[in-house]
Amino acid sequence: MPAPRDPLRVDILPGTLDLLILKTLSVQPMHGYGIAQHIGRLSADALKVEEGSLYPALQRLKLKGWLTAEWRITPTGRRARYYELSRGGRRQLARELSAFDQLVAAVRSVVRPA
Amino acid sequence: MPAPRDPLRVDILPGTLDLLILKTLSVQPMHGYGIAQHIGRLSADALKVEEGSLYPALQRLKLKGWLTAEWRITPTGRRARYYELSRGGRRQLARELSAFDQLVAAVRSVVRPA
DNA sequence: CCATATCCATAGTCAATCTATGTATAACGA
DNA sequence: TCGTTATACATAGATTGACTATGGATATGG
Repeated sequence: MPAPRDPLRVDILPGTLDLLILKTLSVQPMHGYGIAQHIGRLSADALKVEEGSLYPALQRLKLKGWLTAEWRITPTGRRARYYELSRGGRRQLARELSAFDQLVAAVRSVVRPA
Repeated sequence: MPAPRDPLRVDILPGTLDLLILKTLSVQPMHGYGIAQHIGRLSADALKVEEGSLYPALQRLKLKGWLTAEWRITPTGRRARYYELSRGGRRQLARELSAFDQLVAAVRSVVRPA
């Protein structure tokens, strides 16, 4: 049987995946695999984006009009789906970033009161 | 029909409810309603703990052995269920607090890179 | 007497994330 | 040449967490 899962061992902070993706794409258009790599690298592997979370999230964001997608060829000659932040996506990124900061500040005010 | 829910308008940062409860009970034993008030007050009403989230969470935490419960009478003469942090709950609080800080730092390293 | 605040709790729903699985190709080492 | 690893996309299914909605009960203040 599989070992029981440590309830603390989460891959990402729930509710922040969209923010992480939008921010990553604000650097430059990227394909899914590259987005996951970028997030892992910048966070020193503290954050691991699972494929089963990533691709559905990309669909969601695309449906909301926050990013566009097109098939391209990578520098290494592979076919990959490149995602690009839309104008609305940029606004959404700003909103989510600000909301995240406020929520973190709120949690801190409870768990680390002055 | 009900207005569509703004995806940003969350009541709490998902995944932090247990932490908020454990921290609140580390101050002193408290009943459910008091816990919700405490979290709301300390966060200047930025965090709102819904009853439908709170009471199931208290059951969960009790099941894990992180807190104990007993019926008592409040100072105003009401009957209420008081929750008290156990020794294991105190350890769990420390773990969750540290995990939360690490996750927030990781997210920040992506969304606000140096 | 009626509204509001205090208190508990559950049922049902929804959304987000995870696990597991499938496909396919390229590169590399044994 | 063959197996493994890395690159790349995607979905199905399960699980979990948090929400809405609802129910009850008692106290207080207008």
